[in-house]
Amino acid sequence: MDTLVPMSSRPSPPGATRAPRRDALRNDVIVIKAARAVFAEQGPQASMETIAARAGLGVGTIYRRFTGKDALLDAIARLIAEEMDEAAAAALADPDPAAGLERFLDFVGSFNAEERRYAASLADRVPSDDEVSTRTADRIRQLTQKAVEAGYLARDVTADDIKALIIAIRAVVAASPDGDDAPWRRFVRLHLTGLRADPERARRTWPSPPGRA
Amino acid sequence: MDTLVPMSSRPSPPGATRAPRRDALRNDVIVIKAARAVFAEQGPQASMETIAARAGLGVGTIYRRFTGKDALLDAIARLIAEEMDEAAAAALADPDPAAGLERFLDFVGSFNAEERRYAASLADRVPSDDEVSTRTADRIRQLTQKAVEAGYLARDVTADDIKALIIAIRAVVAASPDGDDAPWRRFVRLHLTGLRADPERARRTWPSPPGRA
DNA sequence: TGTTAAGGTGAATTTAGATTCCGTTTTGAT
DNA sequence: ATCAAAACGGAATCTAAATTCACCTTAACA
Repeated sequence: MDTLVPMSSRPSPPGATRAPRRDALRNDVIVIKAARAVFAEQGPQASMETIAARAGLGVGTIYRRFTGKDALLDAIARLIAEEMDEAAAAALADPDPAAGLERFLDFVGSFNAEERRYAASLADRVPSDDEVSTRTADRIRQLTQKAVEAGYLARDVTADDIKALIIAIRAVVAASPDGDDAPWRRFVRLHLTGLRADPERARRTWPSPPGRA
Repeated sequence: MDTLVPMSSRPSPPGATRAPRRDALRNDVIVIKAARAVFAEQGPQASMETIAARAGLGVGTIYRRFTGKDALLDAIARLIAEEMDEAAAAALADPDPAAGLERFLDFVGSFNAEERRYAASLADRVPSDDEVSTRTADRIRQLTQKAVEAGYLARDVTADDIKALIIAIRAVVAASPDGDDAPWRRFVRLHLTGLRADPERARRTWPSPPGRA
């Protein structure tokens, strides 16, 4: 039997490995992008069908790549954690600790503005003892420390205070009307005043705008 | 025909109205209490079966009284809005605006500690133009104004700032480990420092505790 | 260009819950 | 004590999504 099989149809050798298909790789990204978009506008309860439709793919395709909806959310959470970490790194690289910290908090606000509808459902998806989480936590710690040493933040302010602020920003963003960033910006400014080593000066340096909703 | 029917079985008169059954009234309360307890420990996705079991009733009973799960959540939301309003009223009654405000924020924190698992899902269930909402909003406005006039809060602080703080407290509470109130208390203290008319004094008056997680 | 397996599809199947429904139990009133 | 209305109970039903899978396409490789 074997000898009759033409050369060209000979099965590939046992350990042979074929390069992953171009489209498969592409879809990996397409799915996540579509999922983020859909979750952003419908919240985490958006259906897989909807996501598939948005991606221009069949539901089955999503399931080939991700165990299920849960895994999909996990993947997005990790991606976001990564972006967050990069922002922290960038902030840390700023020679001026005060500017770095402010820049970072600014990122947190703008960033969450996009994911506001489902940001909450992403919490806890990346375990706090995960590599990225640890890394980011450490960056925040350094960022805080530098800001304290530079005399920008009060002596007793710790990384936990900044973490709490990040959580708070997220909530304030989520509660504000869609494109309006004034509320959370003011919130950050006021809170930061409370964290400053020289709150009085903070108030003078950064007077509040008059009219707000 | 009619004359043969015994006196005792004569149907009650047309417009007759019977006193509502004792148990029905009682269950009304039992259901909500059970629902709050279950939602508190499992979050808003807890099943109706679970709630019914906790209440010691059949699911059908819940449906007799509430249109559905949604209506149940709405009822709880309204109840909570009411409690919140009472707290605001009490705070407003305090002769010392500063103490009143602090007392109110304290209530917000402690209160949300219980509902932390599903507090988020309650948002928007009571429309902001609803009677209670309006009333509470007005109380917060007065509370803020008094605190400003008393020289406790900075001139430009408005009711919106306090509302944002309330939202933030909710989030910080939700993110903290279960029975630990230190994180949100410190958060409130720090934010309040930023809102104070005399932040420097706030810092001196209210020194931060050393060791925290 | 042919062969093959990776990858894609989406209808069909499961599943978890919400909601309904009707026989049974209580309660208020005579 | 008796009756009918009002409530209850909880199995049966419905529903919306998630997930699977048998079959079809397409890209990689010779």
